[in-house]
Amino acid sequence: MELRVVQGRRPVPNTVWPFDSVLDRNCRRQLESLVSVVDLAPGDVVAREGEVNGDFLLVSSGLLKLAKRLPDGRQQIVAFRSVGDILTLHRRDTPWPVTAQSVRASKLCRIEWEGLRRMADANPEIDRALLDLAADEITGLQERMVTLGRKSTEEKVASFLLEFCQPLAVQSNICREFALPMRRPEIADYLGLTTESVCRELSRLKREKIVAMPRPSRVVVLNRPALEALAHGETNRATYSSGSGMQARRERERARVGPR
Amino acid sequence: MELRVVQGRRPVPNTVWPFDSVLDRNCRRQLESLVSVVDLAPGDVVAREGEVNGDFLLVSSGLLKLAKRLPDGRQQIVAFRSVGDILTLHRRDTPWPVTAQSVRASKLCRIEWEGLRRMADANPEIDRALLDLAADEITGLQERMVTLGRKSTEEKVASFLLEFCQPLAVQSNICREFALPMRRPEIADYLGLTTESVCRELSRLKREKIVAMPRPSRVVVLNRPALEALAHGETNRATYSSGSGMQARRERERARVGPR
DNA sequence: CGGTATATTGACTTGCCTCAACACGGGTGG
DNA sequence: CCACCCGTGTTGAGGCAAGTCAATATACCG
Repeated sequence: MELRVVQGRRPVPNTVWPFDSVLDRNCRRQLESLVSVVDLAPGDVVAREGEVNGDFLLVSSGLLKLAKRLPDGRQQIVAFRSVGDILTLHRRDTPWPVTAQSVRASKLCRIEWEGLRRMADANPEIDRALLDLAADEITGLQERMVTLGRKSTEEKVASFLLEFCQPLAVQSNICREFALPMRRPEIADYLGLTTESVCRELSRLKREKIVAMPRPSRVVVLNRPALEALAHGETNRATYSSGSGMQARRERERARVGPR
Repeated sequence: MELRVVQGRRPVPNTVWPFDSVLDRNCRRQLESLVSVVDLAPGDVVAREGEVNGDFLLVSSGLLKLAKRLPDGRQQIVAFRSVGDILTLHRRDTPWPVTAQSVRASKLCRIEWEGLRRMADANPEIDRALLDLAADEITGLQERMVTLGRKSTEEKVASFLLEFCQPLAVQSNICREFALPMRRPEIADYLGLTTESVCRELSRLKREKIVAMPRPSRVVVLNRPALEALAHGETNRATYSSGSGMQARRERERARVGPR
């Protein structure tokens, strides 16, 4: 219940900083001296939607979720964050747009914005790196909008599995088996579905031998091409044949203004 | 059908640049010398999802939409862009994540990334301004995710009306009446709905005297509080009374890690 | 003043949600 | 080592919001 803030001396974990590639050894040292480490237990809230808090936070281990709530309790999980991810980017003088909550035991690195700002003024690469991170974030969110707005339950779940298949794939490059670090309700809130719909869809994927799940939190991808076809909305569901259903509206499109 | 690229000399429109506040007169001049103007007719495509094109584009008039498509033609409109907006931010070496298409006659300002990069190296305020813009973009997209993932049709439409009520409100500060610059199918693709659902909801809002629409593209807000209540999901629909329906799942939440 | 594009409405269908029962698993104490 | 319990996940039955298909009305434009 109380807050466990560990002032960071050396134990700054050997996290992969997003700046690692652009900063020299000296700057890294300097940066690390500004860092304090925060320990989080599952369920801990780091920052709440609407509150103003000008720190820069980086995930060093564990898993966090960023969520927005409606007054009646419905929630949308905007993103999950794990090792090496920046918690959020928003204007410093502006309230947090989302609530950040720890899904399981996690560690954060915290830097006061002032300190980071001072360093960035001396090392313009930092701002450039941040800009690239922001760009990636935007691209990712745009991708997710298609999922939320236009995909069916099965397409959403397939997309989800593929999304969380990748990161852990780094170890075994074929990546057939991996762990889901979150529970069913969180998957549902991430995809704009209910827990039950997620379950049903997972069961169907099992039944159709596209994945196997030796236990609820463990996924084995058996037929990746099929999963990808589903995720990208390739309408292979034999349900509707050609022109009807989920209309493939084709628009007149006038010209293409070439590059240059 | 052919592309109309007007090499910009002086006629660079007196657009409000996002950098206006941070650059001195001299730098502005320099920036403007790098700009060329692109004219767009309704339906023109500026850049297509997946294609690589390293220019920096700024809307100087008109209205554009940024959309992503699924292979069967379903599309999600990720954002609309109008005067003063940057078209998109994404890593320069990376393919466009969305297709940008002109909704009606528009003008763009184009700067080659190389030129902008060079200027930004000399004027770090530029990168900082871009970072702020990116942050705003992220915050906006997060807000839209709630709309797409967790709101009902009526809540989506109400949110939409309020969103497009603001920008044009600058003129009359009470902003009761405004024009919708896009058509029904575009509203639908923006909200993850069908044209028909959008229509039906607008009709309902008219019937309940929350808005009036003297003609399809013109909206008069009659009861703003009611519209806001709907938009923010205040569940005033007398449909379900207390605990049931669209469950207000309440989670145990452990601690709040304070600022500092 | 027609004629076409767009918007609206209606009747019907369906995908996803709701409510509720049931299964599983892993920790605990008898 | 087994019986019980509680949290989580899964499955089933039924309802409703939003989608589909199709007809009609309205706006826009020459």
